[in-house]
Amino acid sequence: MAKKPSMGRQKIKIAKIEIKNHLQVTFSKRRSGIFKKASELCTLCGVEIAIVVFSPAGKVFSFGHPNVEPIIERFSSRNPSPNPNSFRLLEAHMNATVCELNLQLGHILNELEVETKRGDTLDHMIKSSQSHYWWESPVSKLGLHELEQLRNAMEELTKTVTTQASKLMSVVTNPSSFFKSTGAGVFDQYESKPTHDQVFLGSSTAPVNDNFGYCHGFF
Amino acid sequence: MAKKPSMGRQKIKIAKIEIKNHLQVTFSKRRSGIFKKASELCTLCGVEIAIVVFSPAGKVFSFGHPNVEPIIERFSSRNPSPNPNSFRLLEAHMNATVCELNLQLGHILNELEVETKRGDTLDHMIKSSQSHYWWESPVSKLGLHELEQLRNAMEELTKTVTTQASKLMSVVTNPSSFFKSTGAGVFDQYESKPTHDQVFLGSSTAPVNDNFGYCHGFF
DNA sequence: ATCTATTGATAAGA
DNA sequence: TTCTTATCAATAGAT
Repeated sequence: MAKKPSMGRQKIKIAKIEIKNHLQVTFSKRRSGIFKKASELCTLCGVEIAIVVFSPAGKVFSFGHPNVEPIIERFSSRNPSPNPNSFRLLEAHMNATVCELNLQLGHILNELEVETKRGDTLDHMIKSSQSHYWWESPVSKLGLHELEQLRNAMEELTKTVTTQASKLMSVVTNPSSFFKSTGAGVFDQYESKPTHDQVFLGSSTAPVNDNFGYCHGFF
Repeated sequence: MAKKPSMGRQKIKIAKIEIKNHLQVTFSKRRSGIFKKASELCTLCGVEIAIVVFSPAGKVFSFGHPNVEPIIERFSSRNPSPNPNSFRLLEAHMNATVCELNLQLGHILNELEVETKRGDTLDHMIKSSQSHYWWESPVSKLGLHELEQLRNAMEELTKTVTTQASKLMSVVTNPSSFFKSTGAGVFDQYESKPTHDQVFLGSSTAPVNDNFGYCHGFF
């Protein structure tokens, strides 16, 4: 039998499809196609993406990796025209604080290490004094000096840790306090990106393409 | 003329691209491709669509017809969320964490107070020993005991502070860690039954790399 | 939903 | 980044 070759794919004009049934089919197919491409983009490039589609019938379809909501929340938070979302700012401030905290933490841990070593010295003193009467132990003036140093170091440590602790407390319990203190908000920096992405848009229809590229403060 | 045949397009595996430069090119191309398809879908089917992409480099790109914001706003309000707002969840986690941190912080401060007192005792010992030869000072067995306690307490303090510090750091640097996802793309479909759209996701694609950057490199 | 002929997208390479 | 080319992948139209 002579097989009837299909017309195969035909070129179509990018214009509103008027035949409802046809439109529905095309919508279905192309929506799937876009979602598939989105998931491939995620896998290939390790990006996060959210897509929301309102069909003419009023249905909503969405795709998101890893999830729609957090992504669009993040997006909205960055473009807080009317109501600035404080959470985003908070995050930025916390991250800025992290740098400082890390430095101070390093200092504390350093001091602790020093103190631990002194503690070991002390330990040796104690051990050796255990095998003799203490007044017979070979503790010299140096021992006294060590003790003084230990005391001073501990006082220093106490002050540092206390200060640090209260700082941490204030960050954790009252984050808004950081909004007043340091006025330097280096995060959430926008970098306008006039892109050529609009090229294909300008051709037939005039959908708006707001394409923002900017520096994410976390990376 | 010997024509130079290019390899042309080659089939690729859908898995994370490791060569950074290559990844960047692919990201650019495919992002454009998706945006183009989205705009075609808009024109062909008269739908509204919003796409938000966070690149691994930390930039954000978006496409929307007619505009991104109204669409995602509509989406958000329409879905008071399957799980009540991610932000509330995050807030809850942070609050829970705050409680714990406060307790532990209190504990640390307590220990510090104890240590400070011990330090004072030590101080007195030293002072009194300064007016005599140390072996004539009224240091008793208790003094030795104090020293041992001091050393032990300090070791304990070191451990506690270190543990506490790393915990705090993980909370501060990566609050989003509360939203660990499965790593697979997710379709959220409302007012519509599940379709085979997910097939390409579940089928054969390589495991998705979930290591999408949050705050790496602070330490 | 499935099937193909075609168009459209894009991986490599320059 | 942009262009070319050879292929691969998406899909229009028909079943």
